[in-house]
Amino acid sequence: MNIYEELEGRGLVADCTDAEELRKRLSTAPVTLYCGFDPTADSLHVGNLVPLLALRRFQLLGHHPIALAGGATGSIGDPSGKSAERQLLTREVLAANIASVKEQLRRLLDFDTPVNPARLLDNASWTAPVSFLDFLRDIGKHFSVNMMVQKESVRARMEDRETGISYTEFSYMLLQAFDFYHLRKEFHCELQIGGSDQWGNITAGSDLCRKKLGAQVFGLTLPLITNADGTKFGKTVAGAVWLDVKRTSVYRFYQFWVRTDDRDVIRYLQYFTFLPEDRIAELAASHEQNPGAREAHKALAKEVTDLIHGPAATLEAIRASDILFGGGLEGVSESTFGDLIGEAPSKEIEISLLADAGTPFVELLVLAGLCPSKGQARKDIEGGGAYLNNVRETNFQRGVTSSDLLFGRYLLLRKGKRNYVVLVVR
RNA sequence: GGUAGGAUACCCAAGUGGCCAACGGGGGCAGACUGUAAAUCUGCUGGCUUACGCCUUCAUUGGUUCGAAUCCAAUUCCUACCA
Repeated sequence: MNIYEELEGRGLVADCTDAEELRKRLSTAPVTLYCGFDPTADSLHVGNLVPLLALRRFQLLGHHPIALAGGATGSIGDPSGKSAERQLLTREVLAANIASVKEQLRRLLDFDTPVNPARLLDNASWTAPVSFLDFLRDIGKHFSVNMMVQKESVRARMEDRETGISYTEFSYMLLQAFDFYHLRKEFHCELQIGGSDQWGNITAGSDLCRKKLGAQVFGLTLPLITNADGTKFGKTVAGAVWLDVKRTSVYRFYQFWVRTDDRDVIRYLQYFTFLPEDRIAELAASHEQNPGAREAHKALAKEVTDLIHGPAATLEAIRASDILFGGGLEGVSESTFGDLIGEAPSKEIEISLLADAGTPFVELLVLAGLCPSKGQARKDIEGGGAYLNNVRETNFQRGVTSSDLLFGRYLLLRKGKRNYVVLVVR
């Protein structure tokens, strides 16, 4: 299958500099393409997933992907889609971020296949050596400020007189254009992909390639993922959903996908998984028929978690989810329950807390971090929203003692429908 | 630089001497209904208190007053119009 049709079929084409030509080009021979990721944090998050997976889709169909870690661009700050000037990252932070982001990129692309191995580059390697004067003379000369000012990313900030845009961020576009030019020249890279907010930067690059090299290159943008309820994709109250387990545990990651809005789930299967079209159609049908079973959600969660964290970790997350959401705790063996530890949120407590009259239930909820304050915990309990070992407990003074322990070691606290914490006695 | 107006809880926003921990909306949390979804309805949404209350809070600092988010002064920041 042609990669373009593949992307289009999944609804992954937002815009293209020349769809007809690109389609033709892609069907003749493999191309080299790139996508940049700026190391603004020490981990990528689910919002980066669409372009990242797109690179992989290209690779699977025989093309040559380049993942670009933006050591140079990341040090400047992309104004696209940002309503305010951003704090510059220090060199140390940036270096650390690049190192860990590289690791994450490495896991999703195949760098070892002999035919079309992926490459990982850092644009600092070719940007840093260029002097400011040379850059202005060689690159800057090809850009008209008049044009730059009209790009959406810049214009939005110029119109907002309060925040404005610094010269630094204004120049971002040139750096990214320089990347494309460099990659075309050195690696014969003919295509840049990116989120739809990258459109301006991408076209700046393709223009530069044409002007300086007389080369035709392509730009392709992927859609901005939107939630059906109008909220931002990939954000929870707790913040972004990260690919790094240290920031978002596998369990939470898995849960994030399981809780996808029904209206979004089929689209997300197309966006975020490699499941073939007919399999997705199957899932759509079964979802239609019996949405309560949430087959599509589970498939989505499993696929994406597999991809990011590997099958072993995924299985554990699924097992933990099954224990917590599968019905009562009856019949759950000690070893099965023990699987929850470290998977579902858990916390150690001192056994002395449970001696004698024990510790009031309210305090345990606060201790576990399920409630922000005792007052709130009390309201939650009185409102019937708190559970001890999956049994609703409405007496907030209720002392929790060692006789409540499951298997002599655990307490399962729950607030609401889906917030669990396992307490483990030391 | 001049003039006018503004700063209230997570966000928006009412309140212009006591009835204000502060209307309303959004968001969030919880409950009912369900399916770990959506929609709808209900409750909660500063902290402490086994609820009688107590403490902290309306940009900052001082003042007037029995009593201030509300009045006065200074300060900081913002907005609009004029230069």
